[in-house]
Amino acid sequence: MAVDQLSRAFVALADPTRRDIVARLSVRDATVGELAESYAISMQAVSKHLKVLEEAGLVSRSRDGQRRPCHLEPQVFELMTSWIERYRRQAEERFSRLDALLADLADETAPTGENDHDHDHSDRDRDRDRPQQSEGVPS
Amino acid sequence: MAVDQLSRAFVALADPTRRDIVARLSVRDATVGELAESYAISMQAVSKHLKVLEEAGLVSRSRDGQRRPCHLEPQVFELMTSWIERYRRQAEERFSRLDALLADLADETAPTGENDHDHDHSDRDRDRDRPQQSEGVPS
DNA sequence: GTTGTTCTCAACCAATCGGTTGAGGATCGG
DNA sequence: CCGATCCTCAACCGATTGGTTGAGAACAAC
Repeated sequence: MAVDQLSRAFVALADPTRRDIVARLSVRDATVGELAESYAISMQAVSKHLKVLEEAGLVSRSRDGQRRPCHLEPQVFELMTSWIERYRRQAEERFSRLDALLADLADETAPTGENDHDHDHSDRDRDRDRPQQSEGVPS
Repeated sequence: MAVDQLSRAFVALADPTRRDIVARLSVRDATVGELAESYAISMQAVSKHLKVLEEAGLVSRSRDGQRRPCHLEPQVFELMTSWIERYRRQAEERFSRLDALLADLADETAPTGENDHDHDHSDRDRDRDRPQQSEGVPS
């Protein structure tokens, strides 16, 4: 319960059935029963899956009589892509500029006076979930 | 082990420690020991996390003496965003054109002859992991 | 009302997960 | 060679996960 939204979202999409439900809901809203027909599992199991998706903020449910139509919510998807893209971009940057590595090597063998390989640790911003020494170990 | 890459990737990023490792590796490559210093868990635990990230294809490891420097691999990140973005886009489309819903309602009350609410099921492309009746239920 | 449909809750189960400790492989540096 | 360092493997543990079945809440329809 003390788990952040990003974790919940990734957990939710880690299951193939749940991803498939997302795929279906992207086409049209659907009720629990409608969804359950497509899978070889019980409706209760589908209901559980939907609960996971809902608590992750990926899906919302309204009321229509005794039906509970499910609807896809785009916002958290955006949150996920922005997280992923941030680090993908950085990784690709570092990849394309491996000349920097060369420069670092040169620096190591012939220090030109300005050793700039101790500053890069700055924009880490790991304070989102921070499984650190001090507070990590949730157990 | 019969689990697809997308599942492995989402599972890998579902853990806060693993996401933090990704954040760190996006700045610079690091060895297991270096990473382990930052967390309140044993090096063995960090090693396990790295194994998960590696098997998801998010991280690769090279050799340098007895060190195992870890490196971020952008490709699978791209795979993830393209999956997410696909459905986010579709959800947002449906959101912005809820006039279609209105049309569907009108169709229901006054069928104009062409009932076009049975065709949209076409671009589902659920054949990626397909937890279906026939083959679902992996257990 | 009663009956039927849709869905959720609760208890249970096997399997997996994130962590631990202990042992040991591989490599560097004397 | 020997010891130290870096890392992985193996066994174990408690908590969580994805599924089940059974009971029942909530509403529709008769």
